[in-house]
Amino acid sequence: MARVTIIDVAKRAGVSVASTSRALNGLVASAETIEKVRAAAAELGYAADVTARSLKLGRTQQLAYAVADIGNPVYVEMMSAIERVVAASDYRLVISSTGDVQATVDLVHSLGRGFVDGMVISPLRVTDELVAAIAQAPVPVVVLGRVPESAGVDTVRADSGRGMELVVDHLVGEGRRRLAFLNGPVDTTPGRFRQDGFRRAVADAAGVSTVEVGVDDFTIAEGYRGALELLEGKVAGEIDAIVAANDLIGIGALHAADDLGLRIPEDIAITGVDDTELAQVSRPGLTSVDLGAAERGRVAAELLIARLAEPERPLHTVTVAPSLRVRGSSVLGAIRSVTLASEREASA
Amino acid sequence: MARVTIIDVAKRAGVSVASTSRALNGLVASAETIEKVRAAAAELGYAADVTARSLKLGRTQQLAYAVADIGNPVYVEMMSAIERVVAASDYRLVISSTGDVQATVDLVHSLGRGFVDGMVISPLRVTDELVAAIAQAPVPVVVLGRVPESAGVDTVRADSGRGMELVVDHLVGEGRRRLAFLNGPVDTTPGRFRQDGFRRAVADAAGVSTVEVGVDDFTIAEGYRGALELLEGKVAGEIDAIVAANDLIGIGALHAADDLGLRIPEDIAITGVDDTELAQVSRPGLTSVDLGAAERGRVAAELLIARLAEPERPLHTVTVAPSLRVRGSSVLGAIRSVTLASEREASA
DNA sequence: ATGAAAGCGCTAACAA
DNA sequence: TTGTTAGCGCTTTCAT
Repeated sequence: MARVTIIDVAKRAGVSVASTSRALNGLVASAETIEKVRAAAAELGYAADVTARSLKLGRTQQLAYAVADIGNPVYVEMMSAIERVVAASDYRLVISSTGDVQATVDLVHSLGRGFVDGMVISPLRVTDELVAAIAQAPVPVVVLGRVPESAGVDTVRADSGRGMELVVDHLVGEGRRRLAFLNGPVDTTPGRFRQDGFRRAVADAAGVSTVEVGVDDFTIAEGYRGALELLEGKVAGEIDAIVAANDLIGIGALHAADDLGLRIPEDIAITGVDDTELAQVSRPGLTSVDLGAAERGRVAAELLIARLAEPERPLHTVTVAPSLRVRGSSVLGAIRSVTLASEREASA
Repeated sequence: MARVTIIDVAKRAGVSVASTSRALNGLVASAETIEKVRAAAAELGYAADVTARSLKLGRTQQLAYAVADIGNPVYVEMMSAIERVVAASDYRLVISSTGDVQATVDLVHSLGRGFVDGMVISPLRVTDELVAAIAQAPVPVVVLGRVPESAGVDTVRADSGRGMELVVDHLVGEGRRRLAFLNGPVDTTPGRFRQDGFRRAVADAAGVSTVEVGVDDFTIAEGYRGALELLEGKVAGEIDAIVAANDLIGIGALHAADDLGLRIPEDIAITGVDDTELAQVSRPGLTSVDLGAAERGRVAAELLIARLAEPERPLHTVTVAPSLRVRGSSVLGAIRSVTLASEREASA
């Protein structure tokens, strides 16, 4: 627990601190010096103080991923993708869980410089304050999601519009005509864009009636509650499909329908968004549109690292294409009893 | 993006850097100085460099939680609990995902000093090297799990023995006599202790025969694979219960059994460990033993903060008691169609 | 190849 | 109340 500094190592090795530093960092030094320093460092259990090193170097070799909702598997998926990219670079990744907007603002603004060399953020809500913080962030920021161009940062986004279109077209193609959109909070980025996408998609479909219900969170519990409201309320029996804004809500809806004795998909079809593992493993499997979370994470990390290498490179905005995974919650008999392994193959 | 230092702020405000620092940190300063400094800092968009601050202070005000397997919801649950405690303190929490043992060793050893003031680690595998690293960690470490006493650190552990006993007793009480234990890798801490627990528990039960199968990971896919092996292999038809080592494996087993046309729980009962949300939302619900993940996380964070406040306090080892949640995967009709909300009430 | 010394940005004595 | 200054541990010129 006692802190041993480079001075201790230098003394022990009988050389100067400069030589010690050089030996430790693989710079010019005689074999003899390197040997002595290595030995001394090992004996003392020396580990360089990353704070001092960062201060001197002006960089931390550390990147952050700020997640708003770590309880949602889709963010874990993104995180893993980011991590793979970062691990292959010379940076380390730290995860910062930022429940509310304020936490994200604080992170971007006050923690930027010195804490990390750059960060990827996937904010749930985008306030003016957040945009301002991003615009004057002391380190490069890559945003996973939508942010005004004035923020002036690299951005990776999903194509929610096309995604919702895929879902709606699929349901309509299966003969569904009365769709309920079960959304999360509409003041969030996903909530807003998925709603817009849904509306545009149904506007293009003839003879389709819709109803919309919003719940307070993108969670299973809220999805359950919202679906119950829908299925027991005045539209009960009048809808033949529930389009959930994400998989968590979709799973909740699945259970609500099941608990009410409705047959899925005969009585009601249910779909989700994100194609998380939850959608794959629910019974019936939840039809879901993959918005390319892993791909988005990967690209975001690459954009960040590229900008760190070349700060003045032009801004990039990458949009990742969605794809639909049809399962038993929307189509009778659809790969209902397929194994995880073969589902994976099928998606390749 | 241009870095503005405290010197810039001092110049702008027309006072010394010392006064600037004091004004910014709420120490003695005249109202007038505070006002000038505030204004200057705001105009320049100044944010203190945490690296320099940490170097000077000798601490980072930052804690780390090192997770081995962030894909497992139980660790997310622990993380949330840790975060709640940390958020209420003056520290910040950073998450570090450490896939393999080496990453954990590196984190504990070389990153300790300067990176964070202390860390909570939940290693999946405990090697001699890790124990050595923990023992000479430059900052306080709290281990979630089992570690030799020689590591000399505060520890929070689950009572796997009692947990497995609860599961086995329940199954035997329901008339099950031929139990299969579907374990994860036995070279991991959970793998080993849950196996030990299972063996001790069945040793106490009369007339019970057992079989054990180990899979390569604590994942749904591996659980599915292992269960298939079990249910299609030579013990097929000879077992009436699968005791999975965690919920992920249990969910995989649930689906494997379902895909083979077995009725759950009539033909086969299935149980998990950890009582994650997955167990609550699967159909049928997965009977699972809650090893107190949230509680363990909470206690670990509190132990760490307490040690930071009082470095010489005696070592603590806290064991959290398990409890069983019975669901439809092991008992016919058990709260099968209960809602999430009422399940929560029931667990209170 | 090596050592002396400057200095990264900040805070805390210490003096005034 | 304020300013001057030392110094946290490290890396990196600049001499030698």
